[in-house]
Amino acid sequence: MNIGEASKASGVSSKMIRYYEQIGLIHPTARSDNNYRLYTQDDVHVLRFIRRARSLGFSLEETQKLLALWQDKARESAAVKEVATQHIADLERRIAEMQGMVKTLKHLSHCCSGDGRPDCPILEDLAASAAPPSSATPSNH
Amino acid sequence: MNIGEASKASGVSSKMIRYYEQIGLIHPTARSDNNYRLYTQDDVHVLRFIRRARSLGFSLEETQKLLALWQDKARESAAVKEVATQHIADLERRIAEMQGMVKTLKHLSHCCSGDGRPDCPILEDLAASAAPPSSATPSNH
DNA sequence: GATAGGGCTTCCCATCATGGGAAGGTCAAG
DNA sequence: CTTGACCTTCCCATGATGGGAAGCCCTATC
Repeated sequence: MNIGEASKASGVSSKMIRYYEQIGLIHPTARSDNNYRLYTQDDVHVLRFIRRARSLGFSLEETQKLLALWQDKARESAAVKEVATQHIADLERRIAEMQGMVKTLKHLSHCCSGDGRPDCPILEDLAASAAPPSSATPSNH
Repeated sequence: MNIGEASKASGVSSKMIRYYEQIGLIHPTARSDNNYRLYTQDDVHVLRFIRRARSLGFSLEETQKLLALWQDKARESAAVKEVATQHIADLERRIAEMQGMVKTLKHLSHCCSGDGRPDCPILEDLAASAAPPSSATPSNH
């Protein structure tokens, strides 16, 4: 089948399929006489695998590892679990970071009247930001 | 003060300060005879404001709005709250998305023995991915 | 006065994953 | 034979940031 069909069958856009080939995530496929890429059902399975991995937030690099493990019949499941575990930790770190933002923002937002007056604790917080990262010494006059 | 000093005082890298100027987030500053950018304490305050907004996850575009509101003494706090509220919603959406990933991954990971055997429910899940986005009809045998 | 080092300038490139679009070849249906 | 839907490659854009080169400027040291 051609790339468009493979795209529909896998849920991966044609653009991305070509890109994945370019960066070596998938192998270059055979080409027809007119230079069209040709895909098999197996190729579609690989593309679906990639799509599912992406939907779980794995990077293309991680996806490549998982793909290699999937195709290695002698893999140790520990290796897969390791990739997953690290990804979970990464997600949880990012979630915590964003939750911290939400907490602060909700507090500030709660304190903001949100009416026609200009006074706004949100802006006050942004404007405050007393010290840069971690260097005190407010020196100038 | 020169850009390096402003960078230290604000916690924003020199690279970023120049970039913010380039995209119009901050106004071009005066230059010294030798063409060095010159910053005042007010400029540093603006940079800190930006840094704080960024640390709360606001995009540069949102930051620009907030900056404009901050500098508009006749602003209505409702406008600020609106920006914040939308950002909170966006963060919560992304958090929920990632939490969904974590939930799935933890389940799969929990079911994976993580030893020397090749059997792995994580890979099985990735390989399954029965249907593309929303088109059924598994036709080819 | 010459030189070394550090700061400044601009300009280009890379990231990560994705989409948009142009220019041109190919094919099937009408 | 034309039309339209494919396909090809190539370039550009996103958002925010960093890296680095080439070259100018200033200061301190020899």
